[in-house]
Amino acid sequence: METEQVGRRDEDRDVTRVDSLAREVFAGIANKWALLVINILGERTLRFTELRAEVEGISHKMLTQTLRGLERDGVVRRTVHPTVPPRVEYRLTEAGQALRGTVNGMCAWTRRYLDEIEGARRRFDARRADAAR
Amino acid sequence: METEQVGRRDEDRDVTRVDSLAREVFAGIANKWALLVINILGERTLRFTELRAEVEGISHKMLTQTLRGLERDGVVRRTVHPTVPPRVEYRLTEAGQALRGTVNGMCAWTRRYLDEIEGARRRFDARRADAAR
DNA sequence: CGGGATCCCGCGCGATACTG
DNA sequence: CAGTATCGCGCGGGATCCCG
Repeated sequence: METEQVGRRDEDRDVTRVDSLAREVFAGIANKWALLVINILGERTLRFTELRAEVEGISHKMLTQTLRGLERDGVVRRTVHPTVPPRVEYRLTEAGQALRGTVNGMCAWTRRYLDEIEGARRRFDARRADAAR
Repeated sequence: METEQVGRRDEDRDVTRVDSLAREVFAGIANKWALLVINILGERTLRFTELRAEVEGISHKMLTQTLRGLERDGVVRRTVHPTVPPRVEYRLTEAGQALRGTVNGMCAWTRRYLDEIEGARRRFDARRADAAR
């Protein structure tokens, strides 16, 4: 899992290039809130408020917004139980599940390199600090 | 590669939770410009201007900013050739290489589900449109 | 409880100009 | 060519209020 060799294929470029829909979709998930939400919903189905508690620091508005986006793209399924008070549950769709690996990869990477990164930052900041002297 | 089963481990939560450094780092790469740049530099080493041409739509300022961030976190290595005019090359570090798999995963996912997503969007928008009636 | 709508502030980001 | 700095505006996003 560590250093998997990846053969780039030409079509990979489509995402980064002209295809505007692909770019839009990519941008929609390549954002921290979306990824964090996917990461959490990967574990289990959650209600809005529960989810909000899990994703530390997200505002009410950003969560709804993120969820709408993911729902619209068919990554998340929203289920409303018509009770009172209402009970709304969010879970990953099939497509959403397919993203778990990727998202987990990013989390794993962060953990794996955290110390190195901390060091890299210190060195970088130090260099700049005395360059600014 | 498609639907890799991933066992969640408890530590995965660290990234999404209290550890502020991890969160910061995660947020740094979980953004579309950073991921696009990593994706492109995964292919080959590039100069600033070349890179700018590859990442369609990125502004001069955003590119520098993104590159500084990645350099600071030790994801990208910046090499200055003291010629005139200056030649500056960017390439992935070891840590950066380790991200390629993940980033490619996101690209692959986008391609793989693009049609489904397009359909999901149409249905979603249609539902809202007549709900708004 | 879930989530729309509105208001408004702050800063993200683009444009432009200047240095080495 | 690569990069920093400055300015200015536009909109992202938080706070708040209301509704089913």
